[in-house]
Amino acid sequence: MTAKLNLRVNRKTVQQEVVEKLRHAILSGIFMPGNRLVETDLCSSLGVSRPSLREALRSLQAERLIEIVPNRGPQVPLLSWRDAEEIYEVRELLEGEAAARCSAIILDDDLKALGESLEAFRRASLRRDSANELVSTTSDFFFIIMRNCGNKIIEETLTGLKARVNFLRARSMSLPGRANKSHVEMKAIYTAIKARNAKQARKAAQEHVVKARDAAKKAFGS
Amino acid sequence: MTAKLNLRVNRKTVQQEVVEKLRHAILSGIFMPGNRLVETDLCSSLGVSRPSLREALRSLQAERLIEIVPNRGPQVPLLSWRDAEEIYEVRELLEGEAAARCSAIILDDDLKALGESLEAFRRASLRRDSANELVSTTSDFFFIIMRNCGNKIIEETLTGLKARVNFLRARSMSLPGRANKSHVEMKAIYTAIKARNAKQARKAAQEHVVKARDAAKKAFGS
DNA sequence: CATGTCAAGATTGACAGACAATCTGGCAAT
DNA sequence: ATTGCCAGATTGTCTGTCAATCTTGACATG
Repeated sequence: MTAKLNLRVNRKTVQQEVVEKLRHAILSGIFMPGNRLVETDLCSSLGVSRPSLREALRSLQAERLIEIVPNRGPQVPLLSWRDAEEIYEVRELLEGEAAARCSAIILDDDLKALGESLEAFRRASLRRDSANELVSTTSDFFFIIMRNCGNKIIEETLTGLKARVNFLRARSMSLPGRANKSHVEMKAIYTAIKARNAKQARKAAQEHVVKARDAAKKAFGS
Repeated sequence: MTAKLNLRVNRKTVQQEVVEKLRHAILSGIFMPGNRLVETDLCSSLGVSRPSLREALRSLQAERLIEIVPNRGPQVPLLSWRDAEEIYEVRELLEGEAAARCSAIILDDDLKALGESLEAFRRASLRRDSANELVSTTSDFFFIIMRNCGNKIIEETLTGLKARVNFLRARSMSLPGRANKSHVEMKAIYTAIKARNAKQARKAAQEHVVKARDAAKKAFGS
């Protein structure tokens, strides 16, 4: 069986590129919550026309990465602690489920990738890296799990939360010691999945979310 | 306590109206799965410009109500049985959770509305109404539950599935006897919520989803 | 000083028109 | 039957324009 070589020329449309650029800008904190995004400014800095930009903004709005108030325009939404809590509640359900399903059906190749991603996180945490690197490696780790849970809806939903989750991760990862604890929890998830133990995987994933929530709560006041 | 009277003038933007009209058209089956939606045609029938229409299409794309293939344009996606199954799996998780939480915190007014919505469904099923009415009353019933579960993310997520769920409901409700069974299951959910029994509410909600899935599976071949 | 009013400027909402890039389907040639 | 190519249809994107709405600051009023 030949590897399905992906020769697809990646001809991205302007719209897609704008969405990606803006998403990245929001996630990396270039636009802060509460900031208004002025269309004409974005157009000139991105070098695209207003219609194209506005299409991209609608996509981001649906992702909840921005809010568009009629006649006021787009802005980066503020995240209240209650909002954050609700996100953790859903993550507990869905990531627990994803980990459990994943443990039953993940292929060896992906399992290997999961291990490597855990290792990448460990290295980043040892390097006392910027929160940025810690967040992206964590995000990768869970992305592999949800991509291999056998349910696209769960994947879609968690992907839809990713932006906000990463925002919260950036806060908690800056707490001293959180990265190490996080690594222990993630390793427990990995071990359970590797052992094909669904029950244990769910439990470990849920526990991680609970701990992450507690850490975020501490970090939230700042 | 005065009812919070909603005086907001409903000044909808063209974009919003287009989104609503198209959403309704897709849900009510005016556009069938697989159909391509030609922009210029939609523009003339809706009486809006292409930029406005395209913004609306991006919103619908994010809702997964349409797919936009680059250089081919938007089309109503086909729903495979595997897709449907995955939706039922997530509904089992989230609607179960919503029912459980709802039973703990729903206010008496909303509980009353829930009862009325159940009664509306019963009447519709006795009238041997068109599937249309059965679907919308069912949808209302569950909407009340998820709106009162105290978690906006769950509400958002289930709302995002609503289009596809209603599509499936329309299929199953046309099965003889399904409406009656459905009513029994929904009544069980209502009773448990009214009794403030979270555990029972979750169980009843999950059972309903399982039964609904079985019914949909039978109906899916047609 | 607090409050209300109003006009100017900034920004969004929406449209029309245009043109290039790309896809589709059919026809001819090999 | 496969390939090559052309015409029509459709989308991707831009520019430019205008009205509607929000924001702000100045000013007048009590």
